[in-house]
Amino acid sequence: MTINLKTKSATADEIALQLTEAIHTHRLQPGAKLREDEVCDIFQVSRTIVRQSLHSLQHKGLVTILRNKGAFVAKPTLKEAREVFEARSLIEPAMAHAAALRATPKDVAFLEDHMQAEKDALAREEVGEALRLSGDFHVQIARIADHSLIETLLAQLVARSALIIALYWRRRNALSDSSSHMGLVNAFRNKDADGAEEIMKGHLLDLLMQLDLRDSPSGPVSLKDALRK
Amino acid sequence: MTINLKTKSATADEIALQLTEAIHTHRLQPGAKLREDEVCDIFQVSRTIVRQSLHSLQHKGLVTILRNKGAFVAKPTLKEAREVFEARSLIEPAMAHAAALRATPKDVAFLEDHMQAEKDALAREEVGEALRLSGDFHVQIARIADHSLIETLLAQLVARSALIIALYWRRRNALSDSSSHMGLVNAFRNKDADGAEEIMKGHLLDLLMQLDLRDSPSGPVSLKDALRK
DNA sequence: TAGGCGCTGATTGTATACGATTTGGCGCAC
DNA sequence: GTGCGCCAAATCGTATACAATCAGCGCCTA
Repeated sequence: MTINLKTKSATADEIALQLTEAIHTHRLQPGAKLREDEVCDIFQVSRTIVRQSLHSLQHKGLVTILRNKGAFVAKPTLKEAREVFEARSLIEPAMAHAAALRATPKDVAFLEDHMQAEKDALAREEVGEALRLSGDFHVQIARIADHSLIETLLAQLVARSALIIALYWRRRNALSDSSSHMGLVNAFRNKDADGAEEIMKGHLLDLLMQLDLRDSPSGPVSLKDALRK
Repeated sequence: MTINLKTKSATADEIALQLTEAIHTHRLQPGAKLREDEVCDIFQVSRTIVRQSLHSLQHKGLVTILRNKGAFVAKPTLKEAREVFEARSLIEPAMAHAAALRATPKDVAFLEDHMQAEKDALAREEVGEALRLSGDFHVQIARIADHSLIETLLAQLVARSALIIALYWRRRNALSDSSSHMGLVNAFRNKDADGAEEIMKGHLLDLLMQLDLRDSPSGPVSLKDALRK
């Protein structure tokens, strides 16, 4: 009599999510190859499912699929990188404005917890996880603004931003400057919509400023290792 | 000796494009079911390819796939509809600004031809085609602004706007008011970036204003007919 | 007759087999 | 020794077979 240990095989969405997290935390670097069979082995599913995941990630701009060549973690060009941050600069200040008007005390508390979690991750030297949380902070603002479409869109842009940071940022520790996020939370608490909008505008400008040519010496990373959290 | 008439079977992208056009021109109405086998028959490809197309359209927000139920042309809620136009309002004025600064005489001529084509389509009473061209006008502005990311994004939002128009607009003839588009082209010609931005802002506000509750008496349409241009 | 049950055809979901393309290496000629 | 070309292995692309699920309908029962 054996306990049935057969783990429910992962769905395409679950695989895409795990790959996204691995990209977001820099466990998977831009340009890394994603061989279908390898992903199959890791998640114990057929290639059909894996291909669904990879195509899904391609649509989100995180993966580039070259016909008959395979899937690779996307490597945004400098122009694409600028476009991502320009798009965010168009969208996010308005979200900050709307979020400030809608934020409940519960929302403010949630964001404070969120910032604390990021700080904790940094204290544990989990830089990748801190980076992921820092990006998610922006997505949460769109959620508080109650704008699902932009929340989804922003999640994609933020994920791509992680790729860009991996490729083009020199001083990554600048990320640990959490004053902008703190300022946003304060503005939310005071329902200072205009203030929140301005802070967000400046914050994104800061991020854009740090875009910086840098050759990417990213060594190849084992796919299996990258997924092993 | 027979001439090889074997038509190169369509690719997933081609099928997605044709479906998109059918949606854009209202030959396919919101809620219409897209049975896989039926699409297979029409394009003479295997379900593998058709499923790729449908998933691709799902990612673009044009199709909703219900597990074990099938794929349907998306039916945006009123909230989603508002969000689409709100997002466009955040993005497009900036594109108009940038396009005004970059537009060459060739670009201006292109847009004039584009508007003429729309007018011709209306004259031929091809309302759907005129609608598609009218939407594409906005995408072309992003192209002129040389912003690929937003060009892609906008193409999706414009396509979804066609769904919204099919569902929620009362006075569709209001679309034939081409004064805004004309004003934009003039502003481009004069490199009046601020003017272009203002016109675009007002134009999108106009569009948003026409969002209007209306029950959708859309009758079911044969998929094959909808694709027969 | 209304309601529930189960069967059956239709439709979608997944795995797998097979074909096409690429890549890397080996050998041969120069 | 170098370069070219060919072959084999690896990998991806597509079609198809099979499994799971759903919707409609008739039948049975209270």
